[in-house]
Amino acid sequence: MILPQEFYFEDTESVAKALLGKVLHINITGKESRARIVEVEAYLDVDDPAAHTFGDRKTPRTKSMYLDGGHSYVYLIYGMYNCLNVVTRTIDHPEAILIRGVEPLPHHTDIKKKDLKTNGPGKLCKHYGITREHDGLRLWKKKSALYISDDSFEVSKKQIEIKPRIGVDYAGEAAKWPLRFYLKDNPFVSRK
DNA sequence: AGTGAGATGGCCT
DNA sequence: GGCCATCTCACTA
Repeated sequence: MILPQEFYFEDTESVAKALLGKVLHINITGKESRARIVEVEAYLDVDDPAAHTFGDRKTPRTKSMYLDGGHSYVYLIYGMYNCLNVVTRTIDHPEAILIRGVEPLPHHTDIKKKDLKTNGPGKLCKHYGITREHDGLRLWKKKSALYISDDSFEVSKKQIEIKPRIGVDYAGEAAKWPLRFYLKDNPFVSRK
C-alpha cells in the first residue's frame, strides 16, 4: 500500500529508519521502475549545521523543505548531480531524509560492482532521471512521478546499521551525529 | 587499497 | 567569490 502523508509527520529519525525497506516508485522515462530503499540520512531542522535549512535559511532552493512532510526535495550538488530527499514533519520544522541507496526491483542476483548504478545519491538520481523538475512532488499520491509504498517487506532492528553522515565534515560536531541508516550487508549501500 | 584532482553550476554572503 | 548532503578516473604503493 502507498504510504499516507501522515507517515512523514513523525520525528525524522524514526521516519528515516521506517523508510528502510519501503519501495520507491519512479515513473519518469515512460516505464515504471520500483526500488527498495536501503540507505538514508536524516537532516534536522534549523539547528543542524549540516542541513540546508541551518539558521532557518528559507531560500528558493530550500523552499520545498518548508512544506509539510511527504513532499520531495531535490537539489543540485557539485553542478552535476541531483539528490533526492523526503521532507518530514510539518511546516514549522524543515527536516528531510536523503535517499542514498536503493535496490532495483527486480534485479539479477550476481551483481558486479561495476554494474551498481543506484548505490549513491547522485548515481541513483542520474539512473532514474530524477532532477530538480521533481522537486516538491507529493509522494503520497499515486499519480506523482515519484511515490513510496509499503510491500510488507520486513526489516528488523538488528539489520539496521547506524553511522555518521557522509560528506558533512564542514558541520563540526554535527558531522559525528549518528544520522545515517542503512541495511546491513546490502550491496546497494553507497560505502562501507 | 588508498589518495587526489577535476568536472561543473547554482546557491548564498 | 567560495563553497558544496558527489562520482570517476588516474595516479601511487
